[in-house]
Amino acid sequence: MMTKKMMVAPEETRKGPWTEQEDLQLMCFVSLFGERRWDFIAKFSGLNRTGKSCRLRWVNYLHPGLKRGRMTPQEERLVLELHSKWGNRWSRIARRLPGRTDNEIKNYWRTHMRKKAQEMKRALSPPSSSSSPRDSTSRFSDLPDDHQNQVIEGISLFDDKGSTITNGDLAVSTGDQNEEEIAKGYYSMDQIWKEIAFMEQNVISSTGPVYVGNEEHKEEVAYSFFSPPTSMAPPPPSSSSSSSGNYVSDSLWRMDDQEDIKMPLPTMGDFFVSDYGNGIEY
DNA sequence: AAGAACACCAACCGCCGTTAC
DNA sequence: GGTAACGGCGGTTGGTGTTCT
Repeated sequence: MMTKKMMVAPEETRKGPWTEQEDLQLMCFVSLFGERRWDFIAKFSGLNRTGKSCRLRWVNYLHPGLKRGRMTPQEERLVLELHSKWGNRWSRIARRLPGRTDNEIKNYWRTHMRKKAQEMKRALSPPSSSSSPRDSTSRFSDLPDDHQNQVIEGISLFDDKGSTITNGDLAVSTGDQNEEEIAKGYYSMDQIWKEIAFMEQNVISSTGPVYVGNEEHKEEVAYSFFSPPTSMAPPPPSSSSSSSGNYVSDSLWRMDDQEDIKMPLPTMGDFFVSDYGNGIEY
């Protein structure tokens, strides 16, 4: 039997970068038919693209509500907070950052956490060791990617596969394997967290508390990356896009579940004042 | 000036959940 | 209830621009 997973796209289906013409065509058809029925749009528009490809292009690039440019410090902080809470639930995190896509946040996370991990490696690595022919940097970079994710990017309290380290099992997550790593000279996540907390406390004049090794520390440590949140009040009741000319689709940044609603977070009004100011929907 | 390394980001892939039939 | 189609999500890759050596 032919299952959907065995099915392949027709050979003539276009791949790769989108042309301006294709963008225009897609925008036109989305405006006509809405952000649904992507397969239909793909076929009907004459674009030799899959529905998935069309959707992705729209969501990640063409959507009028998208923000461009670097993440603001507030956004960075929010990403950090939310990632510490939800792990690699990028789309969910993205809903908390109007104008940002899951792809963008994912990319940001990978890039910046890697950078952070590298900075940390440098900070943590002893000046030089005569006992070892290689420095700590090469130790890390010699690890396979997956392994690096666990050892380095685990600073998020999640491995890069998205496994959440839940209540009290930080030590379990770092587990046997990490003991082995430590024995080999790798750093445990616990150590990494301690070092990050220490560095952040020294480098950034943070007043946030830093705890390591229990459930509380997940968020507390997250705050310690940057200055602590100044406001944890619920969003202002009037933060609506209705008065704005900006078009922000409900489907992209709506709240998706009760947990979202319950979660206390800094007001988004704090974040998007200038370039996205009025286009916020909750 | 040239090559290497790094950073960024768009796009694809595979899996999974939901929906329609 | 079973199956196929579709849409969404997270992981990964590859191209390109920028910075470093």
